[in-house]
Amino acid sequence: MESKKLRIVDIARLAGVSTGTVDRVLHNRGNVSKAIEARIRAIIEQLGYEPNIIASTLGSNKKYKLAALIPSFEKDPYWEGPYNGICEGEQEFAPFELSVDSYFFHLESSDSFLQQSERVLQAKPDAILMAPVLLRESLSFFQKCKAAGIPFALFNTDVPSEDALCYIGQDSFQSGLLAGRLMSYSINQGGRVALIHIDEDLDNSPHLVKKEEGFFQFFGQKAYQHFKPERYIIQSGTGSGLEAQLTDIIDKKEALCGIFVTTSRAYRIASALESLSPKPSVVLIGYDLLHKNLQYLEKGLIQFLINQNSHGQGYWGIVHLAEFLLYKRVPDKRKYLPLDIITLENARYYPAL
Amino acid sequence: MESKKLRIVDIARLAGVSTGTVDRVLHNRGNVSKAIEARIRAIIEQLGYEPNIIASTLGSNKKYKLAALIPSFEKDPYWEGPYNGICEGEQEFAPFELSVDSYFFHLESSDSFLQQSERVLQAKPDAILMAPVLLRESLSFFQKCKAAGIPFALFNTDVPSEDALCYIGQDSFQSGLLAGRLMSYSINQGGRVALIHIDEDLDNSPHLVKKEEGFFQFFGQKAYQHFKPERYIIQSGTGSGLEAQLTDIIDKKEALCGIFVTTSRAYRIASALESLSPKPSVVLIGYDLLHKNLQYLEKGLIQFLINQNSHGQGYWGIVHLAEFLLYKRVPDKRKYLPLDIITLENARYYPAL
DNA sequence: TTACTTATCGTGTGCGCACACAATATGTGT
DNA sequence: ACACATATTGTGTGCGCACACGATAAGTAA
Repeated sequence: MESKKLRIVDIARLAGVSTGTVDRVLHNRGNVSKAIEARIRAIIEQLGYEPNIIASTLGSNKKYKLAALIPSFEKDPYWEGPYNGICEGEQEFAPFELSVDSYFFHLESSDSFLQQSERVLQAKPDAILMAPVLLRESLSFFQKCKAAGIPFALFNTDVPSEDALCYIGQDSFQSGLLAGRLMSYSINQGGRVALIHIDEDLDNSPHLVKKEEGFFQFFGQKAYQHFKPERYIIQSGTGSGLEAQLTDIIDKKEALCGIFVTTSRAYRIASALESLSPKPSVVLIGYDLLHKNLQYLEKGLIQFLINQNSHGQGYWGIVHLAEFLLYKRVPDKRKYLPLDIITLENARYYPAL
Repeated sequence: MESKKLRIVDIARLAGVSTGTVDRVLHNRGNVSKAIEARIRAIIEQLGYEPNIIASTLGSNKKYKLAALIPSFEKDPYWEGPYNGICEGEQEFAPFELSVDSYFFHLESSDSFLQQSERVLQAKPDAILMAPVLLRESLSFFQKCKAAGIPFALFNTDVPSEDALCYIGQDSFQSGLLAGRLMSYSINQGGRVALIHIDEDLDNSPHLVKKEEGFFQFFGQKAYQHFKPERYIIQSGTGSGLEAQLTDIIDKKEALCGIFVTTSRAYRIASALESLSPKPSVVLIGYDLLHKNLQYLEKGLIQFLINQNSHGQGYWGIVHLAEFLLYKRVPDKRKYLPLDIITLENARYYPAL
């Protein structure tokens, strides 16, 4: 027979004190003599008491309020993923009187970030989940959080910080390696391969650089010397259009046979490729299940997408913060989410954007 | 300002009755006049009352007991996945006074299944999660569950049944299609490709047949006519050894360039390939992250593994049953889990076996 | 009418915990 | 001895719900 779960009253009885005293010990509220505290702690330790979280949330009328500081997805549908994940996490913990308020800032606007981060602090949440895509601004925000004693978790961009509770996201280097592998399988005779950044602020985007390093490292292996990886940066706003710049890349002495786009914007390359004639035969690998990407996956213009699991990043961010608050469970510093490989055949099983 | 969550007392007050009456309506306990019941239901409907699950589990002292009827993983490590997932699900719902007992049967033993299924019924669980790998025996067990009024969910093998609450697992046909796709990418010049069943009872394994259909359908597309898929069944116990049978398959007029193994036993083919000399250059695609498979993935003898997400099957099975019991949430009849594509670069992010 | 069922409804207690507050013990100074 | 401050401990109430049980109303037979 299994012994009944022990309760605070059981411990109190065993220690020869009242439940109030045990409660004070459990919550480090002080006002307990050292002798009795030690006795109670010993019993808790030995019998392995674990509080009943259900009764606890019911008994304390505490409501937990989380804040999510994330990019708006008006311009870039990628960011709808984390938001959906955050909502899912919120739902899961709603019975525990936990709610999440989302604050959206514009990706390219430092002002917008500052403004929203200020609103977050004013709301005095119990914890914060944020995407530190703006490096400098985020670092100073970290300080404010620390000063205010508010724990915070990061996702999407791994900004090393002692103060952050944890980071949730992909391992960007490994992600680049994987892209290399997929490229090598799809073009097994070798040839010219291009890595393309589109409209990115590389100085402020360490994760993109990591992807790049992984990609080139893969083709640095001696088994893959017959591949010739090249690196391009395209600014769609400047000079000639995207098609023209792409044509320049493709039409060299040796034909290009593979393109790796480091962000979710592969659809723009696919679109450009589609409009060229004759349509070049190029393997295209990109990121994330944006509807536009999926369209080109169906058309056969994109061969592989690597899913950065943006949904999961939001979801796990909330889960880790919630468990930290509710169960005092300290998460691992880094939670790496899977790098899902997507083709036409399995795309339907992953959340699209 | 957001209105307070409404409680049973609120409804009672609005309806001009006591909480006891509202409670009777909520739980269909009868003994309520039709007029008042209608009034209460109208209020519940309009105001969108939702019971506080926390207070509910605390108030009712009900303990839920689930049973998992699953293959033992002594012989086949694949089955450790569902078990681990079941344990994870159990942990998640432990605060809600829900526990899971696992009953293991031997894959090849009908007797063992009958015996364990009998134990399950005697334990009178509130719901059952099972892997109906033994078709006939499972069907008769379904009847017993139905007679006993115990809801049951299925995973791994999709045995259509009106009585089952739901099925959790992969879409086997789609899985075969995916294998075809991966094969086509890895060998883009085409050639002889073999689908191999190893030691399987195909008559009793409809999901393997589905995979086969998907695989052949993929190569039936006119874009892939340069592939010549062939079908083989290997019985390692009979006649010549596995190596010999494999050699027969490989050494025909035209060389074999791809092998698709329909189960988690690709490592056996890899092992055989390794021992042949000269080592043939063959693309090998299999299933699941068994440690043995991962070893050959590292050695480069296996190119792709498709993860059947056995862990997730157990986990979601428990989650669906728990939510059904706790929240009366009726799950979708079919929950298809992702077909994860695994290479050396992303294997570490998925649970191994 | 009374006595007695039966249908319907209200009340009280407990689940395990958190927390405010009351109660007691201990110590100090006069 | 006293009053009083401080340290320590105990008690009571409520969180929202489930459920047993008691209470009341309505109906029936005598």
